[in-house]
Amino acid sequence: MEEPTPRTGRAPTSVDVARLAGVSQATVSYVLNDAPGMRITEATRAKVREAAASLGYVPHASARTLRSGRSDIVLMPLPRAGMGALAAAHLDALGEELRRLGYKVVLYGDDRGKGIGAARDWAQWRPSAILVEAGRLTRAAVRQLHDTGIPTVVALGDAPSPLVPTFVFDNEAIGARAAEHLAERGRSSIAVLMPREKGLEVYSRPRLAGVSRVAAAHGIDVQPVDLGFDEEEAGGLVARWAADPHRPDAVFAYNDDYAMLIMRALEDAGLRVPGDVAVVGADDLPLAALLRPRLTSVRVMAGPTAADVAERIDAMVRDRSRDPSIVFELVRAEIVVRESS
Amino acid sequence: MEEPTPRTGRAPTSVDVARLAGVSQATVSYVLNDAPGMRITEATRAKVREAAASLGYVPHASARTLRSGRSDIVLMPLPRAGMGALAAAHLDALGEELRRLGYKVVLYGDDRGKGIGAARDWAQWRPSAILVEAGRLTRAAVRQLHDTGIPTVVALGDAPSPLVPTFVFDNEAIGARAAEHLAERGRSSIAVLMPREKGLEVYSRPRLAGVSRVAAAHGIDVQPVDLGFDEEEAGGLVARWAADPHRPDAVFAYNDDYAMLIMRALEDAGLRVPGDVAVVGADDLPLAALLRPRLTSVRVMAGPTAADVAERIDAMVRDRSRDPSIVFELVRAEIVVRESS
DNA sequence: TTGTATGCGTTATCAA
DNA sequence: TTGATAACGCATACAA
Repeated sequence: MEEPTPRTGRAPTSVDVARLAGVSQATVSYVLNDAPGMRITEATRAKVREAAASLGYVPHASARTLRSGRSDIVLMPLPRAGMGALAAAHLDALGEELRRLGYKVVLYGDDRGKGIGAARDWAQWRPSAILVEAGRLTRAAVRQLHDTGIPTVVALGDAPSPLVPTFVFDNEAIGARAAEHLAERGRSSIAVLMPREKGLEVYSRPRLAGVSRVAAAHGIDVQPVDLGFDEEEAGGLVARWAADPHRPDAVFAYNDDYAMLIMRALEDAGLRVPGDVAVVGADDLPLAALLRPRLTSVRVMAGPTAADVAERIDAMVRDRSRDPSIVFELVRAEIVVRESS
Repeated sequence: MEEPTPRTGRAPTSVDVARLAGVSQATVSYVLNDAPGMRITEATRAKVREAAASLGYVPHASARTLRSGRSDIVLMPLPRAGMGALAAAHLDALGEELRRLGYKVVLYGDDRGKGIGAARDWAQWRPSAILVEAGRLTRAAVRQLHDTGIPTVVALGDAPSPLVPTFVFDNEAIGARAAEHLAERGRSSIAVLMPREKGLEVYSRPRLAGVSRVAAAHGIDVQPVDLGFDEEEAGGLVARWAADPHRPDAVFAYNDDYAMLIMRALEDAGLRVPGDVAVVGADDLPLAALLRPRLTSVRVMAGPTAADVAERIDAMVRDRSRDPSIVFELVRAEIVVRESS
């Protein structure tokens, strides 16, 4: 089979298509974009489409953006790691919906910097919207983005941002649910595991805050404990507890992985779960039910559907609303009680 | 504090900067890009920089791309989910290195389609390079990309692609290592768990192939077993095994999560691990060592560093080499023996 | 040492 | 119903 058209070495443009189809370049643009209000014969349309296909013509996104003034990009400069499986699935679904609405979803791999430097980096794309962790947005960064004509900036965070509309992913509530549960069970001293892996503070700090808030209301003692994901270290920690008459009688383990680590250590040290120490995890991973005793966990449920969120973003882009008082709860946390607490 | 400059409502351009600095637009470009061979006084440079800063000027990436003919984008249309934690960390590191070399890393969220449709979708960005799963590249897709002037297309896959240079992530070897180990231990019948979650076949099929290849050489029986991540279902499977005199005496569990699932089921059914049934996982997750008995797992080690890989990509972009015979081993698999086999 | 002028590929306005 | 033509914002060869 012959190649339908010669390979030029450079990407074909709409001018090439026009030449091949025997029409003007403008006509090509009309046809391929289904420009409304244009009366173009079906014969011409067919010629153009055929020419485009045979040349393998693909419009140049940069040229289109430059001319039209809109990129239709939704930029999500989010780290790939560290966010739970559930959140990742959420974002995948959200991307799917945004695509359906005609946006181009770009998960921008950046240096995880914050403030004005990061903002400049993002602004060069002239995206229609940016979704970013609240912590990376400073006042100057937001100003930069708005001044660069980016209509919509949305923060993802634990609490409403004073700067821009926020989608709240309530980590504080996760800790709070755990503490409420432990308070109900009459526990009086909660150890809160704080993973040492970098990048997780964004999640662990608000979870701790949630525990502390609820515990304070119940007169319960709270002690944060730094911990790496390491069997030795967990063993050391638990050994100290075993020898300590004032040891905590409950652990909120940040997530289910750390819960597994600490439960194993407790077991090895001869401490009973939940008899001596109750354990609560978070994320309700499949493995939670596989542990023995089965792990009590704080499950994070999707609130609005991805389609709802996408629609919301679309609306904000359309009317360029940047009202910081707009807040959207993304999830709700609820406790799944099993045998470990 | 006053705003240093009025907000125009539209993004400032290099012309705006030039006007404010009292120089020509070209000079702005020279200064901000440190154009070589230009002799511009330090005073002028300072004026330009100051004007740019006060306006919050950010170059328009699309305009720059259009004019210069190069986007410096490395497009990675990779799914966020499904790839092990290790692979994700690898890719993060690779992105970091590419950024250091001046590329803009775009993790493009697409519809996970393949072939010519996906290729057109990617080509609109005119990236300098594309990294994509081998399975998504058809001959037509590669032709489309090359014809659109995209110099470098690299496949990620289990085996070298006949179409483009390939970075090999050897899942086949993972299965092979597991089977070799089980053969050495004298096992005669291996069940291979095949997760039913969609998107994982890309990894599970080559792993099965690796097991099969090695097993065949040793006269060992292999039976693939479809399994969802579900305690009930695993229980049913194991119950059948318990009643079956010809049950497998070994399981390769796809990964450590499934290994945990099956180990729990085996234990509940009164089958001994590894006495009755040996279990081998993969990925060597931290939890592998936390299980009892401790889980034997196939660990995937980084071969070349991220910097090596990035440099390799950079070189390919520079000399526009598209030789499919270029193959780069990304990882090597090795077995970590513990008590479960 | 700096400014002028041109064109990248596209969309969109206006004539024809 | 279609075709010239003018921007969009920037980089760069060339002129001054």
